[in-house]
This record gives sequence, C-alpha cells and structure tokens, in this order.
Amino acid sequence: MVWPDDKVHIMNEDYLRYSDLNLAEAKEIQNELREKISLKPNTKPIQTIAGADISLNRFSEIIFAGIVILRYSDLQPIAYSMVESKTSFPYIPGFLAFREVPALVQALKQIPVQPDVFMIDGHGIAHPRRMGIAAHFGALTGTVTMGCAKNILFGKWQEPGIQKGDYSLIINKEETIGYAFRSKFKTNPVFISPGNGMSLADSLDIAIRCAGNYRLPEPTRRAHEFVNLFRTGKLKEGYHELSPQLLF
DNA sequence: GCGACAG
DNA sequence: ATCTTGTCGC
Repeated sequence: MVWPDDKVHIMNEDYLRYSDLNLAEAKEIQNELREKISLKPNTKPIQTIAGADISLNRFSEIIFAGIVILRYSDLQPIAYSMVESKTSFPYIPGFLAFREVPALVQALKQIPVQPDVFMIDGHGIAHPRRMGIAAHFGALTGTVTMGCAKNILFGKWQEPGIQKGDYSLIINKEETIGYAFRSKFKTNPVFISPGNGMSLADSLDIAIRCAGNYRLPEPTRRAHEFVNLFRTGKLKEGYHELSPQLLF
C-alpha cells in the first residue's frame, strides 16, 4: 500500500484521517497525489472487479462504506467488505475524496485478496485537477481504479446516442478526460473516467463489459445495493464471502 | 460578479 | 447522499 509522505495526511493507528484541512491544503494534497497516478493501459488480466460506494443517514456523522467483489466473467458478487465509520470532512464538490476515501480504505484493508480493478461511485480524472475520488483512492492505495458517476462535475460533453453502449467524450480544453456512457437504452448516461492504473480506453472497455440491465454498471450497482443493506442492518460489518450455493 | 457544482 | 407517492412512458 502506497501512503502519502508528509504531515498533510494524519494517520492514527490504521486510520487515515482528513480533518481540519482548509481547501487550499486539500488542493495541495490533490496536486501531490496527482503525480502518483498512471493512465497507461492496464496490463494485468482482469479476473475480479470491485464496486465501491458509501451510504449514510441524513444529518448523521456516521458513514457506511462498502466494497463488493464481482467475478469479471459473469459479474456475480463473490464477496463484500463493509465498514462503519465517522465523517471527518464535509461534502464539497471537487473534494469528495476527503469525505469518503478514509472509510473506503478501511473497507479495503479488510479484503484478503485484492480485486484487480475498482469501480468507484464518483469521478476519476474528470475533475478540475484530475483528482476525483477514484483517482485519489487509486493513487493513495496503489490500486487500479476508475470512476462511474451519475452526474457530471467538470468538463464539456454532448448527449450520446440513445442505444446501450453509445458514448461521447467529456472534454476540457481539447483534452479528453472521460466519457458520457449510455449504460442502458433510453436512460440517462453515466460518466466514466479512469482513476489510476488504466487508460481512458480501458475505462470505457470495462464500463461496456460491466453494463447489465440497469443504469448503474454491475460493480457500482451491487456496491450501492449491499452498502444500503448494511446501513439498514441487513448485512454484518467486516469481510464476507458469499456462499456459492446461494449464487445462480 | 454570476452560475455550476461527484456524493 | 437521503427522505418518499404518485405518475408518466416504454
């Protein structure tokens, strides 16, 4: 696991914390972490892909983080990791990672065998400083990541065709930073961008492969589903593998 | 100065 | 993000 170097990141025991940071300091961290990301094509073959998401009760300081691991061949969930944590940063557009990444890192640490790719709810490099939550998480942990957001944050884009699989580019000054991807027929697109350890083309290829019968690609959809079950007390905290017999 | 603004 | 019923469209 790759940890950031200086005092701007406060670590107690095994907990990463972002607290009492002003936005100027947060930007500094993003600029430092940005140098650690790679957007070169992923080489390792993908056997498993994880979806990562956060859930919380309104007005609550408690956040629930979940990572669900799916078999890449059939996109069936095979394991999940759930963690209950506390908020240490408010939600500010452009700084989502400071609010959600600490809890996701805790969930990551509970997983014995790391997934090959992580699809995270939010943007990758489709961000003002190219450091959306997926890029941030990837740079911090050395994992291969991509972002899948339900809404645009930064960049210009055109409505893609209405067919499942249609896509258009998210652009910022001549530079392509992601895609508006139609994951389902006649449904609003999702916004795809690489985070770390993969290329723009890789992120699009993976999004296409993970598109099922819902707007959200399977990894993100399952993560959202599972973490909500966890928040409402229907799943237990910790790492759990799913019984093969219950899967079909 | 004004509008936009992931979850 | 979350709280929620109906409702419109395929």
